[in-house]
Amino acid sequence: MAPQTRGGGTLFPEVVIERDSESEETSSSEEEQEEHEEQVAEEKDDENMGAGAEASTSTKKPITISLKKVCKVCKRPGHEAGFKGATYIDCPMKPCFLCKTPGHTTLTCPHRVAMEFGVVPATSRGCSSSLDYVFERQLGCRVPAMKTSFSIPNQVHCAVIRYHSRRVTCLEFHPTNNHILLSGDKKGQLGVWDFRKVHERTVYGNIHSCILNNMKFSPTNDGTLYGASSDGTISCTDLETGISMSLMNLNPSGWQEIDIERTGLYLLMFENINVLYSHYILEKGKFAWRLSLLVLLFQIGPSTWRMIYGLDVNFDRGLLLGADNFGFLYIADMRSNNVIGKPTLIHKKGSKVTGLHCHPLQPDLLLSCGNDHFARVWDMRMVEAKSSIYDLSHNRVVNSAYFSPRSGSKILTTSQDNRIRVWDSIFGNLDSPSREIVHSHDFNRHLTPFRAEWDPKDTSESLVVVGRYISENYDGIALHPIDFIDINTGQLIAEVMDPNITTISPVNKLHPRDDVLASGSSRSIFIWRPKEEFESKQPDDKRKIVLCGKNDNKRKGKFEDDSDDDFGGGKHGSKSLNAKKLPLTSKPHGSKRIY
DNA sequence: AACTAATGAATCC
DNA sequence: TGGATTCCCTTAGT
Repeated sequence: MAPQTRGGGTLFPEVVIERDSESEETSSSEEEQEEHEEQVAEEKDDENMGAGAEASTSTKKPITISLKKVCKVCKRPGHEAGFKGATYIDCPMKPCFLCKTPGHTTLTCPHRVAMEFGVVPATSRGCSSSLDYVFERQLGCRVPAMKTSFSIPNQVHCAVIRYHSRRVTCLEFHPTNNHILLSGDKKGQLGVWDFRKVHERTVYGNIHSCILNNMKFSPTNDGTLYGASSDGTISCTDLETGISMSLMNLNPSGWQEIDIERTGLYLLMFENINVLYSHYILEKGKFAWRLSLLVLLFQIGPSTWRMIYGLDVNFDRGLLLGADNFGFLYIADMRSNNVIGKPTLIHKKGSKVTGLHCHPLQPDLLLSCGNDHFARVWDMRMVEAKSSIYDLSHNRVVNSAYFSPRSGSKILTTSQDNRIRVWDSIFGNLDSPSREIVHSHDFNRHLTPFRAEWDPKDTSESLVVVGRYISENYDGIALHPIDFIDINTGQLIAEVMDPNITTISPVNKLHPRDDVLASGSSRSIFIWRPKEEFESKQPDDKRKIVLCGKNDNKRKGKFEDDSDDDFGGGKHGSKSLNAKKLPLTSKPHGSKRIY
């Protein structure tokens, strides 16, 4: 049959359809058929299948439509990245997702076997090769504790599933009341929870209008909590009443209002937007005006709005410190609540300061970290731009930097290059880290940034807790453990997980006095205790897991205190939701990857 | 079951 | 320097 073509049959570019010929799942007969088809070039008008020979003589460049299965990461055929069951198979074309060096994948990464600094082979684990160890781990499902000297909270004691309506961003234990946990979320809401009374849940929704980045208790008043938010304010909240005042506001013209200094610019842009949307305006009227305004707020606004991330209190000097997303440090006097002096540029201009920490013993020392890949040590007596005492260099953004809790002689940093670093000012110097521990805590825009934190109870200042990003296949379930690491050896002391928690837990806080771990995973909060303690003290008490939210009250969509966007302000006071008791084993938190 | 949205940093030019 | 583009193991929704 002669090919039916347009324009004489020679001008139109041919279309090559590539099909998958290497699928290992398909049977051999299917494979042959597909391979046969692969050879066939079709014309765009394709009424026929036999034009291959003729079309291949065309001088036009062929348009190739590939139906081959390709890797979703590198878009190349022959392999596929993604979950196979509960095990994630990496794209071999990319550097290792764990240690970021090319040539291998996470499955065979030496750091997956031994987290110690340098590539220490896994001989200490009784395996001859890393593959052996991975194999052992897949079968054995648990890594035995390396030491028994630490009491690790490894069993879920109680929890509220969907405590928050957005993901948890920070946690803080009450300084004197052992059973009160404070939690902040991406919406700016503040949770106050006595985890002895699992069913009672208090959430303050009117303090901040978006992300609560950090919390800090007043050193002089246990009932007062400071909060730093991306709405550009530092709040001071009375926990009993929920009444809050703003100590610092970097967006005095309002979170959702136009900056007066830039009114001209905005008006100009507003004009343009009006032109763009004039068609809409004519047709849809009011709706389009709202749309224009939304464009203004979300595209223009956030580039000028200031957000506060870092927060700490300098007790000796009576100062409250905050730092914003443009690299500036702000200082307020806690007695007068007045901002002192001018903002100081402490990180690269325009880059976010992700954290602040005051030295536990020396009031003159301040530690900061930021998106400019540095953690910096400052002398509070003389803080001005480029006057840092030490600059701790990292390869990527530094999520957090903390002085060790007792002596303050060590600094623990978490960087997005998948490394936890320890900088020792006594046994080393701050020019280079005394230890680097490869650990999976990558950046993911949908996750709260991971922050490795010291155990405040550990007098040796060696135990650190941090959530893990990559999953491990535990009995057919992909779980993301919470890791306990001994920073002196670099060894994994314990990995804590529960088959019912399939979501990642980036936010973790160890109790200042008790063997208790609080973790925030997605919108839920979990309280962990050591298994032995749990069994001896409360043999009859079942684990209390409470479910909140949509499924509970048959609500459609979101919480009743939800607004449609994350930037909208809550206008509600405290609330205590009725919650349903849920046996832990009935339903996992997070629903995927159970095979 | 198969989609989608939310949304932060790096990279490129 | 800034805008467009991309991105890898998300999660909870429709």
